[in-house]
Amino acid sequence: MEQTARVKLADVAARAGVSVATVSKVVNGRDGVAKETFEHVAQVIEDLGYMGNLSASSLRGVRTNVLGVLVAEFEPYSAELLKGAAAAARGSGYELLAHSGGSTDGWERRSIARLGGALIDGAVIVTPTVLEAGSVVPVVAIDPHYGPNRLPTIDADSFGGAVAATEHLLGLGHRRIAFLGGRSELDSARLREAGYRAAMGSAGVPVDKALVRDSRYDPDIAASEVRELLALAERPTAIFAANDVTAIRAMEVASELGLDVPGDLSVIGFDDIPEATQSRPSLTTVRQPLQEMGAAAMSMLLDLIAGREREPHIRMNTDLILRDSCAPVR
Amino acid sequence: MEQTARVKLADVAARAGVSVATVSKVVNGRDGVAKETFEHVAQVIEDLGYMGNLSASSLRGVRTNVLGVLVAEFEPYSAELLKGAAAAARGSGYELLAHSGGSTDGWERRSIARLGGALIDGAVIVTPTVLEAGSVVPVVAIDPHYGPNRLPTIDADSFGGAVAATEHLLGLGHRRIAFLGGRSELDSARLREAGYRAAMGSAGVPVDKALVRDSRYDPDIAASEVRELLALAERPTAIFAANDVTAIRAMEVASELGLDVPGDLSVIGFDDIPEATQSRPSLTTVRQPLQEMGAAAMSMLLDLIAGREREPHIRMNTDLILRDSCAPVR
DNA sequence: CTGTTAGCGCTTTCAG
DNA sequence: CTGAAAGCGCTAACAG
Repeated sequence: MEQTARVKLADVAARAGVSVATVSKVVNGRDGVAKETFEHVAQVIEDLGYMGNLSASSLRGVRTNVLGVLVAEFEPYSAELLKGAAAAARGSGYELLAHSGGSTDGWERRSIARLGGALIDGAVIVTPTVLEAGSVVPVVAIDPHYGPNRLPTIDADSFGGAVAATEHLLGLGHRRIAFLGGRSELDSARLREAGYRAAMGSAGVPVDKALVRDSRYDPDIAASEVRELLALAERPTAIFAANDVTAIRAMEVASELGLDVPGDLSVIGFDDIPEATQSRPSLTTVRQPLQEMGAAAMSMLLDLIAGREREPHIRMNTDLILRDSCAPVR
Repeated sequence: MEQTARVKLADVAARAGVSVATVSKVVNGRDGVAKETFEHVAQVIEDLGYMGNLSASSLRGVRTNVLGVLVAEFEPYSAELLKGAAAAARGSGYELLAHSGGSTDGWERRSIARLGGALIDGAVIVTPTVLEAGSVVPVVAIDPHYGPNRLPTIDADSFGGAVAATEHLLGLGHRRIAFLGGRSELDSARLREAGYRAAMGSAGVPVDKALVRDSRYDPDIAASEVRELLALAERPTAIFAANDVTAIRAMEVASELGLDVPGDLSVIGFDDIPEATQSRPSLTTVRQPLQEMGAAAMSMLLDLIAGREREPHIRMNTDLILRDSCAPVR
């Protein structure tokens, strides 16, 4: 059970009877090494099981052949994006490093700074809000906040999706429809609220201020907001939540309160994460093609790095997916 | 669109009029710095938006407060584990770095070597086959190959699950039940085959060698094996696949061949990845509690790092989840 | 073709 | 309390 010491370049050099520089050249396939030496060193590398140290070589400032996927947390939404990004990276010759910086403010800057100038050659960043163009490495953003300096971006049609969701509820006869908003720093979240308001407006249904809440996409905040909503004298008959995690949490709260979903309360979400099919009842939601979005972002990043020109913004369509969490108002 | 140069320790030092050593102490909260200096430097750090460079500090050989989750690929199975691991790490003060080393042989050694001695303080490794205890940092394995030097391990009851799956098919009247195996280097894969054989044996149904195939958990290999199986003169009426991805692929192949699932062919999988509920028909499968397994592994790793004693092996239960991909033989 | 050398950004003795 | 200096493992000039 010996602590296997890491074998380093110097160990290989010593064993092979050459200098570290030569070993480095062999490792990196640089030329300027005699065929014989090359083969001998390669053999020693094999024997010793030498593997480069990422930190060291990245510090020296060379390409690492590693791409980053930077997220605040590994939750269902980002996990789907990650699957898609990984699929797109497969066969590209790049390894993937996914980093969760924690949900503290400014995690995206922190992540990119800590990994950027060194560890990774480029990154896909999920829902960044404080990041501007001009960072150290090429970056593609998924569902960011739009600043004046837009990053290359992938997002989905949040407005259209929200309109569709709201119209669906309206079509079921609902009038007291609550909106459980997301993080207002994100354009997508604002567009979902805008879509909700637009659809309500078109239907001539006034929006009751008391029914518009904010969850910051946090299930716990969502739970307490929903508890308040459902305690209202005139409580909503439907809730449109700006993402699935909070929608699912809303259904749980309703159940705890003895309300039947969808009998007493219809709930509709946004995203279509895998959990939406597994909840009880299964969640009617607006689908974003998350895996495809992740793949599109990665492929855009690959193009950027290779210097290929690309349309800097791709917007994906959203679809209303009908499941079991909505019913006609009664 | 200026390329924002990375601000480094030296920049802060220059701006604050102190030495890099002092800044380093402030950054790391070491003491031996006058309160006034500390505050001044802290202010400059804030102003400049300084963020440490992971590579550099890790290279110097200190704790990074980063934990790794090492996988071959980010596919549905590992993504679920990752979600669970992330949930368990939340609030622990550690950041997470998930690395996909690519499916080349020995990826786990490569990953651990490249990140291990430096970037990360510990790791959860998913389905490692060549890794032994005694690596540079604490490691917990999920579903590994058991060697004599067992790593601390999380796995699920593959044998029991396989027995349940096979008995289910037997109970539906199937006799020609094919087994689509996984990677035989993994104990779990071998145990699934053993469970299949045991259940067949108990039922007195001989196992036809032609019906036992190997997919290495690769959907493409699975597809071609299934095509062969279904071309057999006496083709199987049911397939038990050792994981869900290959089971889903098997259903697709059957459809392409004009066979109805479950009418003409019953299919049962293993894992219960989210995709199992989304396939058509939805997949009957043996559920492993993947997110819980990821969480258990992470919590074990945290304990290991903190020096807390732990049972070195946790085995989770599996459950048969009935969906729509199996029917009585006709 | 091969080896020597100078750092990459950071932390940590060890003097001042 | 503060700073100068040594090095972590590696790569890239530059000499030999």
